[in-house]
Amino acid sequence: MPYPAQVNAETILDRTRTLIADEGSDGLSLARLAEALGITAPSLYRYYKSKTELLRAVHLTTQQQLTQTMLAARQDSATPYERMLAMARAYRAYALAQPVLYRLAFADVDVSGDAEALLALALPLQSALEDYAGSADSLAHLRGLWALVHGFVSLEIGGRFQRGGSLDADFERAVTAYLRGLTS
Amino acid sequence: MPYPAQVNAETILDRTRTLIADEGSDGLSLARLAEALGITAPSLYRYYKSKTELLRAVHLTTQQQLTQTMLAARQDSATPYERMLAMARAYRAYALAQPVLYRLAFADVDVSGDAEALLALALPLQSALEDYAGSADSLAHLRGLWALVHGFVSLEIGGRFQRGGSLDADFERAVTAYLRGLTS
DNA sequence: GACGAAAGTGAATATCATTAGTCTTGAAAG
DNA sequence: CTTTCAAGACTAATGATATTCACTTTCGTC
Repeated sequence: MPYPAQVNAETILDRTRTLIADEGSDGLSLARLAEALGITAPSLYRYYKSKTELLRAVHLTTQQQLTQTMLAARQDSATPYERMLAMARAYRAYALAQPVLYRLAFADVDVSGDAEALLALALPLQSALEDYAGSADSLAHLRGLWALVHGFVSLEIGGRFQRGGSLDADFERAVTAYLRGLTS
Repeated sequence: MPYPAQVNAETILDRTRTLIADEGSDGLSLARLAEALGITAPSLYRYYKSKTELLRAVHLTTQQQLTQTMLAARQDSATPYERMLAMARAYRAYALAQPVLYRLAFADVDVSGDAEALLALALPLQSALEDYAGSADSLAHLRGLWALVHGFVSLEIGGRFQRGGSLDADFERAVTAYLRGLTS
């Protein structure tokens, strides 16, 4: 059956993502991934030169989807403030919808972030921040907001907020408090 | 030589921590850990019933050290504001001093946070926040501050702040902005 | 001086990522 | 219609891994 390829880099990537999302990050073995694709493990190396490189592609896709989600969310926002809030909410919503993939994309050690994808993720937020609080120090403002949002969903996903209450409300409060603090 | 134990739970834990801190999180294999201790891998199972449980102990120790560092830092602070700032700085300083251990303690999937240790970590911060911004909503305030600090060091350690500038200054700015926002 | 439990070992298993070599397919060339 | 050939896949093997099991060694206690 070989010559008409049974598989390609994209189908492998997709299957990897669903496997990781479903069975957790450790659940991914090349043997099981290959089996799910109807091939054997060594065949994967024709498309990705190592498991690390495959995971790199997975994380890159996660970052891109996250960016797209944020961009889509800011469309129908009038003020810069509303735009930032909408993007922050979308960021969190995506992370909560894909907790394993999000966590891995930002926690994996051997895969440092792709510079270009990080920029694409950051620039929309930074732009809205400039409209809101001026362009001076906008990189610092961005880092603070990003840290707040990432930290919140990261702790939330990791089960570190164990004392009840509405995390939705607390997230809202934290983001608005930070934004308020930028202009006072 | 056996009967006078060559090793105990604590020495294993210590060696594990230094090995992880030195050689990275993936570098830890039970065989190499055992070799560093002068024993063989199966012997480790007399003290920890699995690698996961050993790592759990490692992460617990990390959280406790982090807590101690914060507690020590708040001593010589006059105002609640200064106390919070001192603790936030100490938190970041510890995380930057032990990046691998910190990252693992909060990123590891199979080990959700120990409830008691998390409380011990959070309560000092929450207490200072109550003195600063009132006891109403202090849990929400705490979550925001913790998210901001954890998110910042997490992104910083992960190499996600790639665009230069002073991260020290940006951290300071972010924390103070958030604290300002809580009271306005 | 024998006993027994604690501490450690060696050998074995199953799983994993990865490599090397080999077979199979089917499109293109003659 | 046959030959060629390279892409795509497979089998087999390697070394590392966590973990289990049965065995041996040690030394305090009766």
